[in-house]
Amino acid sequence: MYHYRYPRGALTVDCVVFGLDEDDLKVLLIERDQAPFEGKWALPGGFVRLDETLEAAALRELGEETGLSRLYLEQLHAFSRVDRDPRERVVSVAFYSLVKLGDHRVQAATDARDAAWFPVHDVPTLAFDHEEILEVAIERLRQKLRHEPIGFELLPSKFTLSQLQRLYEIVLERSLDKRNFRKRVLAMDLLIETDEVQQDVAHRAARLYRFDEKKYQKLRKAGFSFDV
Amino acid sequence: MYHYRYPRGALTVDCVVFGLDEDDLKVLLIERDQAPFEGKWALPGGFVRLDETLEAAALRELGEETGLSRLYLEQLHAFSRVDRDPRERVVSVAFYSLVKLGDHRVQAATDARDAAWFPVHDVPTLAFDHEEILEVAIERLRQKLRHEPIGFELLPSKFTLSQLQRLYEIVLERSLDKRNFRKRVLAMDLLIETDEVQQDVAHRAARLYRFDEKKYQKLRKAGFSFDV
DNA sequence: CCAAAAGTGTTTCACGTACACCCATGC
DNA sequence: GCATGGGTGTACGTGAAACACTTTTGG
Repeated sequence: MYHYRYPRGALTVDCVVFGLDEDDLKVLLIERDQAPFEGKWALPGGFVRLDETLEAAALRELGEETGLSRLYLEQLHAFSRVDRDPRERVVSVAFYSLVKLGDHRVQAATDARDAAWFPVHDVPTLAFDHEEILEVAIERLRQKLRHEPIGFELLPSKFTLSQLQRLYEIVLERSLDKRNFRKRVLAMDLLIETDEVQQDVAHRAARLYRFDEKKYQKLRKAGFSFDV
Repeated sequence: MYHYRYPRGALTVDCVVFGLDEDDLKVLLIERDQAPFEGKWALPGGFVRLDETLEAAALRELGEETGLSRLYLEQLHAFSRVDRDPRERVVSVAFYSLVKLGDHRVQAATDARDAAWFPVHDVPTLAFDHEEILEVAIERLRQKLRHEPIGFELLPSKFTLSQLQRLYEIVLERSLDKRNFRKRVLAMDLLIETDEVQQDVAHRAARLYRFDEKKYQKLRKAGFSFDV
């Protein structure tokens, strides 16, 4: 048992993990196998330990609950409604994360019966205030995508311009002009044209590109802004 | 005494309060009168209670330590380095706040020997990781100012266009063209021209404007973006 | 009348946007 | 040969940026 002079709330992290498939932006949810909200779907997350940062806790929980690792992770917001957890006072710091869907086969683990991807606009009723967290995360992702080239985190490392465009259309929820999109995205000069093309498609194969991560980091350190 | 099965860290809030005077962006600091860092300057802040949200805690602490109230407040980031507090594990959620300097006479109170405004680029050595928090806050303020009309929170409710321009120049740290600035800021159509002019100036008195808060809220709800 | 800041328009250039057709490939 | 998506250029309009002088007021 641990003793304190004043009462203390608990501190958790919750992760909104985004992935992209052919036609949807997806979010990773787990089905809880413990009270409260046993059997309900929820964002992966859990308690923060004393010897780890919030970021480390988020990564650890994701590994434990879903098997995910090595992913883009960014702090979103702290949620602190007094009654957001029925057990006791719990403040949660939410993160959002972008993963390449193909790379990761998620699997339920600790604290979870199951883990699965849901279209962000078609999720079941969620535990706690997780629906609110999800909404905030979607909005933030949209904002971020407009101003920084982070979309690549959602795509395989080699991708076609059409895949990239589809990504923007799905996240921003509007259609974009193909020629203008290609002009802008090539003009920012952060794509490397590979000498490979798509395989196994029933039509003309598209050229594959890679994101120039190094160049981007250099520009970013030099204080740059993008706005796709 | 309070007992828990697992050890718990403490949770605090810290506030970066910005104000603007003639020639500087200022930040409000308090001189601590308790260990740790007794006698050092720090951001105002303190422990979060179980029956209040983080936002409420931030407002309460600001009131207690500095006498400030009714101000623009926004969550910044959670800071969680394991050793950021020498006593024990403390995670802090930082906020930033904008106040109209003229309106507020700050006064030291609870936990503080003194409270004072410092130019953001000329602060003493700060307690904890507060210098890092301040840097993040400045950067965030800059970003926000570029995309949303929040600068008015730093000015008296009636202000001249030159004051507004000076605000942008000070925060963004670059000079702006007077005519282009006036065009842009008037074009967004959120300023109300009053029939008053500056008083007691040793030159031609400038017209005073007010920010059209109601109109702005309407546009914002309709999903709008600005970019000054 | 001088100092100090207020106020005001035009031109130029870059970039966003709208828009339609031919090409390569697999079946 | 046909279906499917890949790939390409131009014209137009809007908005950002550069730029300098006159006006008003107080001292």
